[in-house]
Amino acid sequence: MLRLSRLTDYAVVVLARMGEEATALQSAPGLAHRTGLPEPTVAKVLKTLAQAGVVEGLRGARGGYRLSKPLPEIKLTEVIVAFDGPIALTACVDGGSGLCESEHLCPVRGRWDPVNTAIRDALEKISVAELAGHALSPAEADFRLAAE
Amino acid sequence: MLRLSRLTDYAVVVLARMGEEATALQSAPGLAHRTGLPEPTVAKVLKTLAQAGVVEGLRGARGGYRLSKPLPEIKLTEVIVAFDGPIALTACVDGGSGLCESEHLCPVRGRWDPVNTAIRDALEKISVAELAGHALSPAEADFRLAAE
DNA sequence: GGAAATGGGACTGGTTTGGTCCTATTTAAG
DNA sequence: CTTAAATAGGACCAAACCAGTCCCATTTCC
Repeated sequence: MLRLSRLTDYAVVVLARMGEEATALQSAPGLAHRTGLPEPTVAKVLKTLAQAGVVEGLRGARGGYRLSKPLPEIKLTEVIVAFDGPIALTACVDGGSGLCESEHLCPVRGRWDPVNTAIRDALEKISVAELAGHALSPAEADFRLAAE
Repeated sequence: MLRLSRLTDYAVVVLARMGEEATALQSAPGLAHRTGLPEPTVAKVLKTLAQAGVVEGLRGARGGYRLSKPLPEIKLTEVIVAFDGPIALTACVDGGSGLCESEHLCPVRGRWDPVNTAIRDALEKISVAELAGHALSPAEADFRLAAE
């Protein structure tokens, strides 16, 4: 279905929430509570985002996570790549050869590259802030907390 | 990995091969042999393509398939949609509501739409012919047959 | 030293997908 | 009129993939 992993979706939610107070240090449990997402999942998401350098993790008691750059500067591709791997339609990844067993049989080898770059370009222009949009309004936040 | 189904890949291969003789009626077994792909798989691919209206299937002995329009006019999106379903990143499909259990909890609901349209636009501009490219050259065809 | 947090994996249940096969239906040829 | 060859449409099963959970090591503040 050309779908990206659900974790990517969660990541955007979490990042949007972090963007409300970009400078503050926020803990995984805290973010879990405020987003309404299960705590272990949020923890996993943040760990991955930290590895990707999208957020910065500080250890120890009173530790937490912080955006490593403002929300509008975080490109959607960064998040997608972190969870779904390199953006490449089809199993034969990019120029990597040797993996495909029937390499010499495959007449379209490498031909997907223009498609991939087209998609990459399209996603490159979108920032996480654009996906967050009005979802950050306090009104919705209250609504969501009340629903618990 | 943001990958599309392998059948989509096969479909492009088969279509490229059909494009060589766009007017001729070609049988599934014949195409299987000429592409080097397993026959049942090719059959399945062609059935799906026929349902999508990309190819036209004629029944009976001496039946077969034929492109319903020239290769350059077949948009890549048509093929992708046929196998992978509507192009929509994320599980929450488009505007369809009611499916997501925590709908009222999800702060990014619907916000993926701009992303989806961006991708759709990018793919809309690419035809199957562009993916086929030079793969149709007789030289490669011979090479492939020789490898069997 | 203890509590609270991140960091990094390991493991597992459920879902999805590929690939195969079987059975109807259609149509040309003998 | 019978037979063969092809499409049409599903059913089915094994394998791969993913999400979600949990566990343990490490770090840091009180």
